[in-house]
Amino acid sequence: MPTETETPRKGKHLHAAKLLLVEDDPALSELLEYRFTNEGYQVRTTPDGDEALLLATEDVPDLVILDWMIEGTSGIEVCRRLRRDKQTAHVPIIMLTAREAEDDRVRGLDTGADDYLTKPFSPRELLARVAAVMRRIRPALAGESIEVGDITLDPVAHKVTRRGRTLQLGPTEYRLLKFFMESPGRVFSRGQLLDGVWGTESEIELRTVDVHIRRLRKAIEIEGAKDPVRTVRSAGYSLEA
Amino acid sequence: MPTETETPRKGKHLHAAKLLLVEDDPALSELLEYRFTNEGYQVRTTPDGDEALLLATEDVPDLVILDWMIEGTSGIEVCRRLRRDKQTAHVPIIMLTAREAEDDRVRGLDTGADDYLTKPFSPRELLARVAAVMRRIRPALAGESIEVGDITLDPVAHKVTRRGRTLQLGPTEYRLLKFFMESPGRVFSRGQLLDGVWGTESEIELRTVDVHIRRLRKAIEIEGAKDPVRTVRSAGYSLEA
DNA sequence: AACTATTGTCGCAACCCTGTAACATTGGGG
DNA sequence: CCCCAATGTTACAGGGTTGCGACAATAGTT
Repeated sequence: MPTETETPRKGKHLHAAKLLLVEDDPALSELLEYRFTNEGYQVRTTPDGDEALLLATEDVPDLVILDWMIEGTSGIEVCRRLRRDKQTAHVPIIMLTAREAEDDRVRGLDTGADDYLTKPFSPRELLARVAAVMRRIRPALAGESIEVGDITLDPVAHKVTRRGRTLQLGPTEYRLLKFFMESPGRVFSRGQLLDGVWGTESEIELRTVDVHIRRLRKAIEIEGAKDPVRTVRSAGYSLEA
Repeated sequence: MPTETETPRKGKHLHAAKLLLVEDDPALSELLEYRFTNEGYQVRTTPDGDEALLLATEDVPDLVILDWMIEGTSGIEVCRRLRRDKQTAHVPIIMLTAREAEDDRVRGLDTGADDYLTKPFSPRELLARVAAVMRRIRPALAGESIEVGDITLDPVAHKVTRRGRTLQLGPTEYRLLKFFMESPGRVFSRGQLLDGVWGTESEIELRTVDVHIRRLRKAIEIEGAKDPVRTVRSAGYSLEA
């Protein structure tokens, strides 16, 4: 039995929403991790506040689920520090508060939590809240299809259609288009596109973006439809509605 | 070739959904057992917490219905232990709590129950909740056959047909196809497929999925019909509607 | 025990994708 | 109208991903 090759499978879903779960009850955290993973989220879990901060800065999550009562740095402190760090300041936070802790709830929201859930809650309810936040923040991460102009992108089926016709695009073109569609109309510089689509650590020629823009344009080309990709001279590109 | 009679192994290959009902009120348990059996579920009943744990590990059920107030080990303890055991950690649990037992409800959900019902409840309501969980966990367990495109999968008869013709597929191909058919159109990464079809703790080479995809393709191949298995480069596979 | 079905891995070839360079074209300012 | 910078377009080599046949190990059957 070759039980060797340690294939990192958990983080393989590269473009799934990243959750950070800070919860020190093993039973609950395990259950939630299972449920969220099952829903297609990419979850990291820690029972410890300090470690949570580390994980959060190390790889910024899309959403933090934060228990009020945790070991190490307290929930409220974690919340504050997340808000203070520029990197994580904008990351939505859902707080899990103790039963009658009205004060906590208040302070939690004061501290910058986006939403809160009072224990006990049903996992289903938390799932729903998370989905709601995702829908608000970035629709594609919630598994909802995005629509910009006459183009529709279904992230779950990994499919793109334009006026009913299914388009055929390669991996990079797909990611590029999705990135554009998440912020319709917004102009991105080549550098921003490299960061957002290729990843922060890419050592790629800026001009390469041009080529992929070209490929994307060709891929979404349809008889009698205008090219929605706009070139903004000396600034970058954008996707028009 | 056709594996008709399967030895009771993990419960994943059985025909009907297996329920474990832990309830010490004879009248209620008898009623529920009758109703569920009538609905096609395979029910085992015990009034005792310890025995429930035994039964659960002995033959892992698909869903546990757990009364809060039972003899032997208490409901919450049963809940915890089920969660602790890797085998049963992910089995959904529906708790039945007494009316005024708010605290119980609290701890019950803390402990990882998926849902709860407050006594008194109508059997119909419980039926509905169970069905909902089943639909979420594994649609095929709800009993109805699934239909995607021209392929029909009957989980009860353990048979797959395409355009009237019966297909012959091996165990793994069957599970793979069923997994796909439960989420038509959705793209799964190789890792997700391994988790969903092979099980969470399998140490299997990612590329192995390719081979089984190929075997599945070959198995469902029919003259004049297009291959419904779509390859999504650098993302995974999906089953087209 | 012999046999068959099934399964997980490899290796190779085919194919797709990608980054880069090189050249063509465009646009705006003087 | 000319020039230069920015962008469009094409070609291509190299790398990565997938399809597919083969094979050994295992499990189940007769």
